[in-house]
Amino acid sequence: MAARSDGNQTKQRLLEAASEVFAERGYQDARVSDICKAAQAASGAVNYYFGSKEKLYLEAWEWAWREIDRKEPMGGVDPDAPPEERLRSLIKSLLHRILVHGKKSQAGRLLLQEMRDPVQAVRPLRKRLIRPTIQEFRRSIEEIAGQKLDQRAAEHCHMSVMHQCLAIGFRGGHKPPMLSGGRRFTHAEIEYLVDHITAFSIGGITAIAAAKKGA
Amino acid sequence: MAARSDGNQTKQRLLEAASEVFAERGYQDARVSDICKAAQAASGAVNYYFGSKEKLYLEAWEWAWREIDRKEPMGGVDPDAPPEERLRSLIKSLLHRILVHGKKSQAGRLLLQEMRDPVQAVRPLRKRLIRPTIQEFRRSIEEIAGQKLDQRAAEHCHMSVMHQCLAIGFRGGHKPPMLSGGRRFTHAEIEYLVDHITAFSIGGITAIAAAKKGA
Amino acid sequence: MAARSDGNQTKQRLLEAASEVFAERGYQDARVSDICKAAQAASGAVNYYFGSKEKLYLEAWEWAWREIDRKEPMGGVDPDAPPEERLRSLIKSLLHRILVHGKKSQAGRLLLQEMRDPVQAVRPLRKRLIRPTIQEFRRSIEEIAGQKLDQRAAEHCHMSVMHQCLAIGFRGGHKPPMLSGGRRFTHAEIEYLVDHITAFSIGGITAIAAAKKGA
Amino acid sequence: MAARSDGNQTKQRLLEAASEVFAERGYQDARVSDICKAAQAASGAVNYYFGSKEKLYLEAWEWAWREIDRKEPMGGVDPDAPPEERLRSLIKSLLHRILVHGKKSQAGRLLLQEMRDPVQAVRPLRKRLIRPTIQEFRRSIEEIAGQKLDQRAAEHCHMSVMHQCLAIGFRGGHKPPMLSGGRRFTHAEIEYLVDHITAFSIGGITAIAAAKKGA
DNA sequence: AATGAATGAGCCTTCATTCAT
DNA sequence: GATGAATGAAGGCTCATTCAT
Repeated sequence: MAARSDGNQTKQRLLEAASEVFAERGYQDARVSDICKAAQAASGAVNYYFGSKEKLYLEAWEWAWREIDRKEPMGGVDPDAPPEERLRSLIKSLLHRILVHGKKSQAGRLLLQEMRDPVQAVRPLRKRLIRPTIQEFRRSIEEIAGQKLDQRAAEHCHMSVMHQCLAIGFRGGHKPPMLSGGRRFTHAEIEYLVDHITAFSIGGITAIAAAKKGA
Repeated sequence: MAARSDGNQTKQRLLEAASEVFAERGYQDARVSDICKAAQAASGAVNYYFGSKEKLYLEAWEWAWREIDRKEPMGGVDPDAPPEERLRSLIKSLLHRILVHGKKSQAGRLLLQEMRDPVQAVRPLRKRLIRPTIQEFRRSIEEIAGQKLDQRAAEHCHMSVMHQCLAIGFRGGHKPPMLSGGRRFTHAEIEYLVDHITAFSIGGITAIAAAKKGA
Repeated sequence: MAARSDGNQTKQRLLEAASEVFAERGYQDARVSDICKAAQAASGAVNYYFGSKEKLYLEAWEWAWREIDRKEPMGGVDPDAPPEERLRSLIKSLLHRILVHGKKSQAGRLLLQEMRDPVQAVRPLRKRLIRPTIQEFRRSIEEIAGQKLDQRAAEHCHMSVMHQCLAIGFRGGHKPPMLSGGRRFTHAEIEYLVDHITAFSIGGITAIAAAKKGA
Repeated sequence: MAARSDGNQTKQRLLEAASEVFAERGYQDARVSDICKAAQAASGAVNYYFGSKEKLYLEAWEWAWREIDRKEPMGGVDPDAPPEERLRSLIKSLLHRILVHGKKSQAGRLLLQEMRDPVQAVRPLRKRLIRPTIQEFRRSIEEIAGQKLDQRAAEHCHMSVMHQCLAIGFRGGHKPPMLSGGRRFTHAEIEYLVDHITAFSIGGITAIAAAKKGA
């Protein structure tokens, strides 16, 4: 396996710098010049290697997700574990991807930024990358509900769980924050959030399932 | 119909156009020139009447909330009704403010945009305008839980409820949409969402309360 | 003598306000809106009464000089007094017109502003208004020199005297100042300046005259 | 001759064009677009290279003074020459810097513009650049007076000398001119001015000194 | 192959002037 | 006659993109 050529090294540095800058500031607020500076590359490098800011964004997305999925796959528990435990694990992974700062959270923060400020072109890519995670969530939710949920109800339960996680990101410091002041979360706080959202969601799913049964 | 000099008509048109454009695109992406065009005003009109884009934003915020609070106050149920019913009513109001397109939802959509991309100067105004709503939510949540919740748990339950509502807004078409394709919601769909979030949340709150009791 | 009509009263107030604002800020930096506000007039009043900012400037110039020449004519000493005394008196008048703040110095400050930022259209007017003063200066200078000065030398002596006075205005606070910090001058300081410039100038004139004689 | 990418040629052209335009029109009246046009650069070039109009102004100041001090230092006479001769030399240098048109007078004309319309940010720079010249003037004046002058009198003599020089600049064509029609001065005229101001000033200083002695 | 100097469309803002009333 | 609401040309600044080297 030969070492990458100098050219591709620069391209790689741009990719990493872009992931970080885009994750931190979002697509619009990210400056191409900042990315180049962070990557110690020439100011024309982005266009030379990627064609445009937007195409760089796409590649940064794909790269960041490949990295995180390689290093820290979602969930990571025994597929035979009880669904409540699997759900907790998924929530924990998601919150970590979103709330912890650093390279490990670029993918999650990119996802949040995409909620803030969607770039049309990244949509197909995003859907493809998130689908497995979504399916894991769906499976555990349906098992918790005991199969009693119809398609629509399951979708909405999934939504309720996901949104509890994702919306926290907007309080966590991506851009000047909204309610709680944008502080970054400690691991203890995240742990508490995991417990809370898990318990709340299981309660919610169960209630929905019970109502459907009753209906 | 006079073209000129008939009161501050242009100022009012600017305020309404600004509310809509800011609600639709957010502060950053809103173009002063677009607002002027929508208000059929000259390019310098915003500065002439409001001094700056930011000051216009503040006034648009205040105006939009005054309008909605006048026309469709939040909740609007008997304070002695059971908390579950009051919670449902609050969720319904919030979702309507966020998801229905048109003048009736400018305030809610401005709030969503503020989550996306906060403008520092609007913070005090925003806090003041939302506080009553927040307190209503908290009260109904605590009553549902039966006073068994500590401060922290109550806060997190409140968060879980609010986030289920607010995050939907990001699916609803503010900016090219994220997950469900940015379609606008029908009234029937909103009704379903109200039911779902209410039931899910009551289940969640109850579960959290039960866990606390058991602990 | 009937009281002026309302219209002319407004015109008069505009004239006075314009004199002050132009004297304080100069032509360019003066805002038509500020003048109207100071005169408690409508924003279109300047154009209505005077046609344009520039025409108002011309009328303000003329008015301010008519006022000062009526209230405090230059020099004001016995034409038969010794030329040194007359020169001192002229210098004193000029410095007062330039350095003292208030209505009495609007004409002088307008002159300074005209040095800073000349408006072409005011040139003929300015020349006509200043000519008498210039001639007074010239006469006393030539008498001090004892008629020995040729045309050119007399002109330059006059220039030396005038410039010592006028240039001080630039240190005196019209616009953020240059050297001494733009402080306003006390009467004692002005008195000192009068003495200094008079003595210095008489010395200068005498020296020039002596040189010419020797040549 | 390359059109692009051959060093910071455009930056240098902007600096030179800016020096000339600022010297000719002053800070306020200078248009960034005019500077760019004069430098054959794009409209955004000033911001690209200097960050803002004001920063460009600062750099133009520094550059113009460095240039003139390199090419034609002030005074340039034997420090042991008689003070009258040194004063003459200083006056000559100053007038040349102010009155001669072309690159050699940009620094002096910038100084004049700064008297007309000071830019706060340039003050420290200006003070630093002028101080040596001021001290040279003061030294020769005090020697001519024969040490008999107190601090205050010396200051005022210095002022009288400087103002005779500087105020001429306002007649010399910086902005549509004031008294003498803004004509540009020939070398012969400047020579005459040097002689006149020198003789007049020596006469003035001597007279002041004599008066102090008598007192 | 790679650079970075240079570009220019587009944004917000200012303010003298206009004109319907 | 007089008002003041409304205009619009022009200014400085930002930043993704281009292209000669």
